[in-house]
Amino acid sequence: MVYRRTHQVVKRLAARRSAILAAARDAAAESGMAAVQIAPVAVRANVAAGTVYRYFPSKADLISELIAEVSRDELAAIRRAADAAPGPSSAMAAAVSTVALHVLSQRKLAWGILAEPVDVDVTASRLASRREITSEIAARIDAAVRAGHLPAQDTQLAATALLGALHEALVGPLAPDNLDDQAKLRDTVQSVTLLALRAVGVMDARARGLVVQAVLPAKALVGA
Amino acid sequence: MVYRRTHQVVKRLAARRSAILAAARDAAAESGMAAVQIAPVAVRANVAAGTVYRYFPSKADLISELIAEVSRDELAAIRRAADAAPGPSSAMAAAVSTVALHVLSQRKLAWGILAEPVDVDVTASRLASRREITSEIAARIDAAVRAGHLPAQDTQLAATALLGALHEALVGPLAPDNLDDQAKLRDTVQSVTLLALRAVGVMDARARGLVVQAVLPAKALVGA
DNA sequence: TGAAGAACTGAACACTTATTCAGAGCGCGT
DNA sequence: ACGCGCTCTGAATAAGTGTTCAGTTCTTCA
Repeated sequence: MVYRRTHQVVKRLAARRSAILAAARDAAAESGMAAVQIAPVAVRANVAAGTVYRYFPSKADLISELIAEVSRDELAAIRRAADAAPGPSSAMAAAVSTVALHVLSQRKLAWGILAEPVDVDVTASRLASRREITSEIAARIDAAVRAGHLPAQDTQLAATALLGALHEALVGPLAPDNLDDQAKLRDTVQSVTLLALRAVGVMDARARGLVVQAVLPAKALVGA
Repeated sequence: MVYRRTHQVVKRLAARRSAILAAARDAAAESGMAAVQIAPVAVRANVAAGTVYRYFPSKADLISELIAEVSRDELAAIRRAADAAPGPSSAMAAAVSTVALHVLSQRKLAWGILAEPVDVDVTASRLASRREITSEIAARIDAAVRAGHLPAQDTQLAATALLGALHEALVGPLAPDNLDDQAKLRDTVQSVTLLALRAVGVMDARARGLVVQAVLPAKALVGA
C-alpha cells in the first residue's frame, strides 16, 4: 500500500463527520426531524449528498447517532446536576429539573429526538436513549428510597412515568407555548418538578422546598 | 334530478364507510399505524382502493377520523367510570385507572393513536384528541381541588403530565411487556394510578385506598 | 324496460427522497 | 514530478404508496 492516511487527513475526515452530524442537529433543532433529509443536511455541511454516505451507511444511522449524541449530552447534564446536590432527595429533584429545563430550552430538538415521526426506523436508538435516561433517574429515586426518604416502589416504572410526564407536559403538542417569558418558564419547570416529586412520594411541603433549591442552580447550568 | 338516494342505499353507504373505518381500526390494532395503508385497508373492507376515496378525501382524513373515533370511545369510558364514583377524588382515580386499563388492553392501537409515526400529517387530530382527554381529566382534578381534597394547582398542566406519565409507562417502548399475566397487569395499573394520584397531591395513605377502589370496577368495565 | 346518473373498480400514474455510482479531484509516497 | 488509490461529486436510479380516472356495474325512476 502506497497510501496511508496522514494525521491531517484523519483530522479532516473527523471534522467532516462532525460537521454532518452538527448540520443534522441544527436542522432538527430548527425545523424538526422532518427537516433532517440527506440533501439539505449535505448542503448545510458543505458536502455533496453522496458524501454523507461515506460517513453514515444510511439515514437511519445518521439519525441514530444524532439521537445518541444528544442523549449523551443530556445524561451528562443530569449527572452533573444530581452529583452537585447535597443529598439523595435533592439529587432527584435536581435531575428532574435539569431534564425539564433542557427540554424547554430545546423543545424542537427534544421533540425530534423523543417522539417526532421519522421516515426511517430509529426505535432502537430511541429506546436506548430512553433507557439510559430513565435508568439514571431510577437510580436517583432508588437512592432516595434507600435513604428512607421515599416509600418503596418500582423505581424503573416510576422513572419512566416521570419522564413521560415531563415530556408530554413540556414538549408535547399540549405544552404551554408562551415560554419565552422567563418567569413563566420557571413557574412551569417548578410545577412539573413538584408534580414529579410528589408522584414518587415526597410530601407536598418538603417537595416545595426541594423544588426551589433545584431549579435555581439548574437554570444556571443550562445558561452555561 | 331523476336519481335520489333511497333509504337502503344511504344505509349501505354508511355501512361501507363504517366498514372502511373498522378495517383501518383493525389494521391499526393488529399491526400498528404503519399497517393502515389504503390498499390493505380496502382489501379488509372488501372494496377497491379507489372506493376509499369516495368516502375519505385522503389518507390523512381517514386516519384523523380513526383517531377521533377512538378518542370519543375513550372519553365516554372515562366519563362513565368517573360519574359512577362516589366523590371527586374517587372520580379522579377512576378516570385515571380507566385510561390505564384501556391503554393496556389495546396497546398497539393506543400507541398508534397517540404517538406512532405516520406518513401523513395527523397532528391536528391527535392534538384535538389529547385536548379532549386532558380537559376531562383536568376537570376531575379541578373538582377534587374545589372539594378541598387537593392543593391548588395548574390542573391543565397536571392533567397533561398525568396522561404523559400513563402513556409512557404503559405503551411506550419502555413499558413492561409481560402484561398478559392478569395479576401483573393489575399491579401495574395500580402502581401508575398511585403515582398519578400522589402527583396531584393526594396523600400516600389515602391514595392507596382510592387506587384499590378504582381499579376493580374499572376492570369490570373494560371486560364489558 | 331503458336511460341517466351514481358508485365502484383497479391498473396506471405521480411524487418524494433515500441511495447509488461513474467520473473528477486530491493527497500520499516514491 | 508522477501514478495510485482514496475521497468527493451530483445527476440518475429505485422503490414504496397515495391518488387518479376511464371504463364498468349498479340503482333509480319514468
